[in-house]
Amino acid sequence: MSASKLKLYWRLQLAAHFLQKRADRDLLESGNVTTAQLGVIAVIGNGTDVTQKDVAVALGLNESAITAMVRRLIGLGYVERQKSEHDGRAKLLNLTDDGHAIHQNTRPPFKKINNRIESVLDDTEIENLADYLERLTETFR
Amino acid sequence: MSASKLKLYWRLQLAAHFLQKRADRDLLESGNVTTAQLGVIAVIGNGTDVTQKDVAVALGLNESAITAMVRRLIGLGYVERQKSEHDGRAKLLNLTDDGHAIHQNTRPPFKKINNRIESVLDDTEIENLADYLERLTETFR
DNA sequence: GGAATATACTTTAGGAGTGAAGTATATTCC
DNA sequence: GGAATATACTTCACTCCTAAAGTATATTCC
Repeated sequence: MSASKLKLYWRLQLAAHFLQKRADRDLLESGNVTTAQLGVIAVIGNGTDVTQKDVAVALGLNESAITAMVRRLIGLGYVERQKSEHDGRAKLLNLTDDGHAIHQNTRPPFKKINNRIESVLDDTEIENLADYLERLTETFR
Repeated sequence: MSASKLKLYWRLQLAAHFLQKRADRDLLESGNVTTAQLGVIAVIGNGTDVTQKDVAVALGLNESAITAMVRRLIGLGYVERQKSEHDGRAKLLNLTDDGHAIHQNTRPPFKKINNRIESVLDDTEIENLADYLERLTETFR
């Protein structure tokens, strides 16, 4: 009852959309990268021997989306790809120097976003929200 | 601090993405329509003299997105478009009979989604979540 | 060891969004 | 009333995602 009355699905989509729009604008201003690209860069940068499959699972995306994404990131010069020696099907992903720079350097735009979040939600509320979202993600994963 | 430590931005995007994926699959199974299309249909069906601009504002989208969306909905036979008499620039949108049927009929798939939400969040938590999302949307709109 | 199955990736066709630039109609302001 | 500005929509080039079908390499199971 409650979830439908409050149109929770639509509220979630709307909030996510507005945040993404703002973050993408901020990011494209201060560097040639989008939030989606940054997500992939973070997964590669924070792991070792990361395959495309790994990225797909971490971000909840189709493998075909990663194929296209990696192609763009290679074109931008942020990522390199090489065949795995252990598994002839898999392709290992690594950041280039430029990719590492992006990975380290793109805190400021997100700081703005986070400040804005913290201006409308206090610490407890942020913790609650993170918890709720985590539970939703687990259920629908 | 808190928002960035908890990676709130990414959690929000991930949860929204998984819910959308599930809802789209459910919807396409039980009828030839997507969640995005249903959003537009709802805005048109719940209002009077609705223009494309109205839809764009309601859903937080670019007007160019609505141009393409409406073209698809007309192709599917769910929406009609006519020039406004008061304003030669504007175009008024209306649902066809099929469109109305969709608008009324597509509760069951969403019921499944909502049941699932209610299986991991109790009433108070759902109310809190709706409130948090509302505040985020207001700030980033 | 070889057939059947599973996995990692690619390709294709299409839906859904962005921002920038363009067209046509309204509105505002002397 | 006419020039300047604003608004509603479209077009274009692009990113980003899905699902389905295809290729190539691993793995499993007799």
